[in-house]
Amino acid sequence: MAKRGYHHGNLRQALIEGALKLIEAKGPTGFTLSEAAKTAGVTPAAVYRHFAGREDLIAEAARQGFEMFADLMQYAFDKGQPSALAAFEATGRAYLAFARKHPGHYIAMFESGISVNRTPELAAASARARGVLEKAAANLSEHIPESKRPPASMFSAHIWALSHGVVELYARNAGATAPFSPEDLLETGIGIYLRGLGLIEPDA
Amino acid sequence: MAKRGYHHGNLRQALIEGALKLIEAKGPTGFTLSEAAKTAGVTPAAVYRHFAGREDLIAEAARQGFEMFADLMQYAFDKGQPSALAAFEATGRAYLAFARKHPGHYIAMFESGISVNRTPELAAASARARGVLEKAAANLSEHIPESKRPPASMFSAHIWALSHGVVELYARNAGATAPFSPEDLLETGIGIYLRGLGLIEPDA
DNA sequence: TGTACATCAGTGAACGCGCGTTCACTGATGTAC
DNA sequence: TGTACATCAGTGAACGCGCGTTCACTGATGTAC
Repeated sequence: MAKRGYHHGNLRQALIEGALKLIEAKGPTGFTLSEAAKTAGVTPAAVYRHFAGREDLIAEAARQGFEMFADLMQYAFDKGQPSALAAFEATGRAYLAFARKHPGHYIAMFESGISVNRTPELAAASARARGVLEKAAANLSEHIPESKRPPASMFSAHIWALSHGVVELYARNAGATAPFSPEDLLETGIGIYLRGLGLIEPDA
Repeated sequence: MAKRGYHHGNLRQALIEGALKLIEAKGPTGFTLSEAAKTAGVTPAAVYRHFAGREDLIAEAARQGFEMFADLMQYAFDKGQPSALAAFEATGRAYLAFARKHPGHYIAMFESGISVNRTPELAAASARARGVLEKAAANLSEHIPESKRPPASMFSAHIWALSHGVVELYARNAGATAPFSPEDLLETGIGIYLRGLGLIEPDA
């Protein structure tokens, strides 16, 4: 058993987890503070002992999401070392895996309408995640002749955009109309992109 | 002056346009039927003369969005002919232009949580848009040796995902943290991708 | 160990609000003669 | 052209609902002596 606080014990985290479940189940709109409180077996008013209000609760859920996200991608990146290419591809796969495994966090982070600058903590977590991706891109781009090397931040923005687009269009509402799995789509897309940068053999 | 109906005249369309403005201004969550009615200078109850309810109003806005979207992309595609490459690139640019020019429609189409299968009309409009993109991809892929040619639907899914990702991450909240314009980001991304397919000279 | 006290997490009732939706109605518009 | 009638788009009042938030409180937990 985890350590308990005075009464409920870890109500703060229980509220966040309840909120995540609700967001996951009903979308960013479906989340209400009252229902999250109910999920945690507590009166709506109790929420105000731990959060300034509804938005703050979502912001904290998003922050935790960004922390996990950055950790996961950092880990994937490290694991792919010393090959810059392998490290980069692993990071891309980690992206999709995260969106699949933690849909509530993903929605809170990217679809809830929360500004990343709402709190300093959220901004920092988001910046860290961005940093990991950019570092992976910067590493990889050293293999490209300097004259035709795109800026690492552009490079990572391309991959981030492609990944996010695949998640939003093809990984929601399982298998709506796509004949390919999101994983295949992302992997082939990244492969073609990297080939375009001359990082993979043209006829590999 | 446009033709007027009995009382208000074109209340139906006025409601849709009011809804679009609200969605544009306050996000998909910020839209309420009552406020849309107010915008059109009408009682909330009047809405029910024209729509089954709130969701139906959004669905119709999304449908009109898909129609415009498909038209625009079809037009861009035709204009780029007979060069398959030019046609394809124009279609990509049209995507971003649409998202920029009609944010309300874009949000209703992709971010409102409305299922594309909510009404047959909406599903048809969405399918038509998808068809235009796939046709462009199919045309272009004839220039790739058959053995290494990816399926056209995968091809167009990559480009759609990249475009959507750029819109969602970098074209909202004008210039949050990106050092590049969404247009540049999308254009360079598509360029690198097409190079990866061997459709552009490696050192062009 | 036992008692008195302080802390503070969670309660429960209440609030004002705007929502989506319903209903019987009204009165401007269009039509038949 | 003028009158009587039918249509039906929009009204206005009402509804039940769940929301986020506030407040004085209570009572379990932890602490000092």
